[in-house]
Amino acid sequence: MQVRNAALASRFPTAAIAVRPALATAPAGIQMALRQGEELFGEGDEAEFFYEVVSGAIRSCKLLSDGRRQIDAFHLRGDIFGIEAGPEHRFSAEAIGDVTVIAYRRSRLAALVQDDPAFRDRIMTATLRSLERAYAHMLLLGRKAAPEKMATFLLDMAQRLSKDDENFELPMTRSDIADHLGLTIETVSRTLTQFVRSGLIRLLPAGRSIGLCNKMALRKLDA
Amino acid sequence: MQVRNAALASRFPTAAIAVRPALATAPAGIQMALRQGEELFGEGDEAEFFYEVVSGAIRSCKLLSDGRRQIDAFHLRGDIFGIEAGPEHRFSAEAIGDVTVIAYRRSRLAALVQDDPAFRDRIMTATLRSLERAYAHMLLLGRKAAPEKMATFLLDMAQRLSKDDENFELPMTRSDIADHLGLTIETVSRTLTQFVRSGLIRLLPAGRSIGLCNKMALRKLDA
DNA sequence: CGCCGTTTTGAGCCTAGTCAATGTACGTGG
DNA sequence: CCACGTACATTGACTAGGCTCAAAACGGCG
Repeated sequence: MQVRNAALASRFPTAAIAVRPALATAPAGIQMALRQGEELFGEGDEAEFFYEVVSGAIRSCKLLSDGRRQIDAFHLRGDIFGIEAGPEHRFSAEAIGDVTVIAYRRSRLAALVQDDPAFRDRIMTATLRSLERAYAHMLLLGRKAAPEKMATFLLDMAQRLSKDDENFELPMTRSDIADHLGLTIETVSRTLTQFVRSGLIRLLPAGRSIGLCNKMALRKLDA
Repeated sequence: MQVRNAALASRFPTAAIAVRPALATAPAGIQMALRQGEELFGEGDEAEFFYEVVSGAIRSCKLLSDGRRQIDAFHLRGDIFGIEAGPEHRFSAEAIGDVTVIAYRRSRLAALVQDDPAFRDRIMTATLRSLERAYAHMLLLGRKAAPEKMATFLLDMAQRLSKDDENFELPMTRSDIADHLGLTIETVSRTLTQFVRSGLIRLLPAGRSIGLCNKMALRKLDA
């Protein structure tokens, strides 16, 4: 933890640029660039900052003692994450590919929320949306079969990271997808292959670029 | 939905009592009594109120089109639930056994949050705790095996509804537990029987009254 | 060109689900 | 008071979806 915080601290002087964030009314934060796989914070770290994604994707995850991993959420452009009720982060956050985020000091949260109604609204809405997403994802994890999980995931990703709602480039590996959906990479791969064979999706060689051919059928699977 | 809201509306004149809630600083809400199984609101209903549990237990759940159910959370005394970012409730809430709740008008939320810092804190903390709980539960749903799920559940329940952290009375049925843990009632029952045989728990006839005999072993299972 | 990480595919197994029957507690009414 | 019905819980036998282990194929990059 010390090592990680030291790394974080040392990154600030060099990479830090005070910025106006996307939302004009929100207060200034510090923009930072992260490389592929870099850890923003770990489970148990002091929750000194919370973050907004500017570009790229962040995964927030939890681990069991034997290494099993659950990715609770993927955070994309505009998403806010890392706000905590207690003093510590309760999950870790890592960059998927290269990422830019804005870091806000947690110590300023209370004051900001007090003084800036627009910022307060944004924080509150972001938190409630996260909870909404979490509840929907619990339904997926607890009650959906593998093909249903994949269909839900693909439709969600299409909506979140595609312009036309049909063609997009996944930022994450099969392993990330598996740990998000409560499956193994083999099942993820097999299910995608099935979808291609049934004409539901196209899969460009490389495996990351996906096109939805039959959204109706995917929605039906989604249940 | 109309029927439900009508029932709600008609309940108010008779059962409504303006109250000071548990937390002195929070503004008054309307106390209501619910019977076993009664629905407080359904998925898609207008989010006119949010709630605080005074006594008893509430389950919040989501359904798939074919009836599969996921119980996202059990809300116990002191818990706040039903706040939404959008105009509609995104899950339904039902009474487990007889329940008393306080209903707060959603339309007053913004003003309350604006004017009452203590109330704002309470709402924010409650929401963040729900999110924390949700993330922990996703790890359970996505990555834990049946005995691990049961162990986690029992330890959590002991902490939340027992005085001595060891003996407690479950308010919910096996079916509720199964739909919360992503299992079937048969697996829940079998796992509990296994725990009894291994001396981890005691199970009073009736099946609802549980005593933890070996919390160490349960924690180890919890992973 | 050859290495490495990622993805795909295959074969066999195991955990939890399904289907079915029995057991138990409780409330109602004869 | 007991017979009955209902809802909930337990137990058993069998099945299947997804996991494990293993190997091959692919793509990007030095």
